[in-house]
Amino acid sequence: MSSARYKICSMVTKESKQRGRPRSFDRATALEKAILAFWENGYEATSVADLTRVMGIGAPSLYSAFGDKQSLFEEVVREYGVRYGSFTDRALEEEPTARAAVERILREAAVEYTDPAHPHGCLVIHAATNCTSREVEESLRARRNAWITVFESRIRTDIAAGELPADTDAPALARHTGVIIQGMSQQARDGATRQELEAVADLAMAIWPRPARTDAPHHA
Amino acid sequence: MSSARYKICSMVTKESKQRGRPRSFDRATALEKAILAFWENGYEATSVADLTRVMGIGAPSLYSAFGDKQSLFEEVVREYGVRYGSFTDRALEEEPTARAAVERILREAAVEYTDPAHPHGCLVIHAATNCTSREVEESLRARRNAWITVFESRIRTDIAAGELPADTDAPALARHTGVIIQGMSQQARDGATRQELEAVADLAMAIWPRPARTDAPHHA
DNA sequence: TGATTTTTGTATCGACCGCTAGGAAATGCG
DNA sequence: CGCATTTCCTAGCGGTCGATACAAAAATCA
Repeated sequence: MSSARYKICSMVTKESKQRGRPRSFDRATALEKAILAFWENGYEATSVADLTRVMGIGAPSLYSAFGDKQSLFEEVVREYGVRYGSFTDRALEEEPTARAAVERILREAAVEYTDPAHPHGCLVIHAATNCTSREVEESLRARRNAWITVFESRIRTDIAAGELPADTDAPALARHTGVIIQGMSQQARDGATRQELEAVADLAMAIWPRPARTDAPHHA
Repeated sequence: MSSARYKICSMVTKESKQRGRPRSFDRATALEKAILAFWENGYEATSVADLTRVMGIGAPSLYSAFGDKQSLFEEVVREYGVRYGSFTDRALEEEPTARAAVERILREAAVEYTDPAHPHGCLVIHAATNCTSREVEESLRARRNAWITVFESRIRTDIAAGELPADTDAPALARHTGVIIQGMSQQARDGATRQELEAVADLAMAIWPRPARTDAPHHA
């Protein structure tokens, strides 16, 4: 409690000199190790003993620096989103149409979810299924459902702009996108290769309707 | 050990009269309760104490009748396949084409996965993710991957019969089907309704190629 | 240097995990 | 009725879970 308050204070005021014994480990590095552990094995199957081992610190150091296991996991999820899950946000921001954004998301997911440099699949999709802690399970569920909502609103924008036919079923198309992403993630965990998932992504994009108007600026 | 051997003997020889104290619970009913518990919470998150509570029996009775937790789970998975997962096999047997079979599977999955009479989603897909026991995790993974193989061979059969174009990408189409099923299952767990999943199923079927020949008997 | 502050390692804590020993209870057999 | 057999209930096993008390260690401040 008090240590956390001090930490926030030091972060805000940017004191370069602390009073007591300096920390013997790099917090960001330890957090990254925790990300990989939770990503690989999920929230419950990763014990505090597992965490202290892979993070290279003792249990008291872990609790002092990150709070309890659940708050560490919450920070892991946030940092995972920044380091590994931001490709969806980037695609939605940078691509001109919902279709182009989803196509890019699916193709990048095929690469990300099978990257040998880290555990396969998506942490948000898999790390808190079958969880004794309903709170943790629900927090990731909320993130997944938020995806669907974002997809749907992006599709609606394109419908309004004439980029998609007026009779496009936005909720169904958005949910279909979520289904593909989550299914691809599990397939990646089950051993599917990048090429296999890319083929699925290509197939899945075939359901997207053609643009309603031919003068759309991005389809010259 | 010895009790298990006796049990097999009695099952084989169909002795109607046992020597000792009769069992005070119905084994099939207790197994059904275990199915629901594992289905709802997964393998690891369902403790033996949870099982004894919902099955209404003591721990020694559980171990005597079903062996240890893992062997109970294996029996649960088998029985689940018979009672709740056989709609895929039926569709593959009864429908004349791969396309018709998959369409039926997806539509029935939308109903099954959201049935309020039991936990949502598919036990095989969710009950052993993030599992400390690699053996249990791997056994369900093998079942999931077996689906893909079955789909692929069924699609190849249709290609050979001219029911699907010769250039149909059977592996991709099979994997896409698996992705849809597994994604639908997670969406069901995340709260998607039957109607929403049916809309996704309809959308997903749009990628299937038209038959290569027009004299196919089932497309009159 | 001595006082203060923070982190560190050790050594646990109570709770729960899967699992089982041991004896009482309930049946068929003689 | 004994007697053998099987199941049931109580209690508890060793182990691991998440989390912490405590004091030595390592830094700054006066």
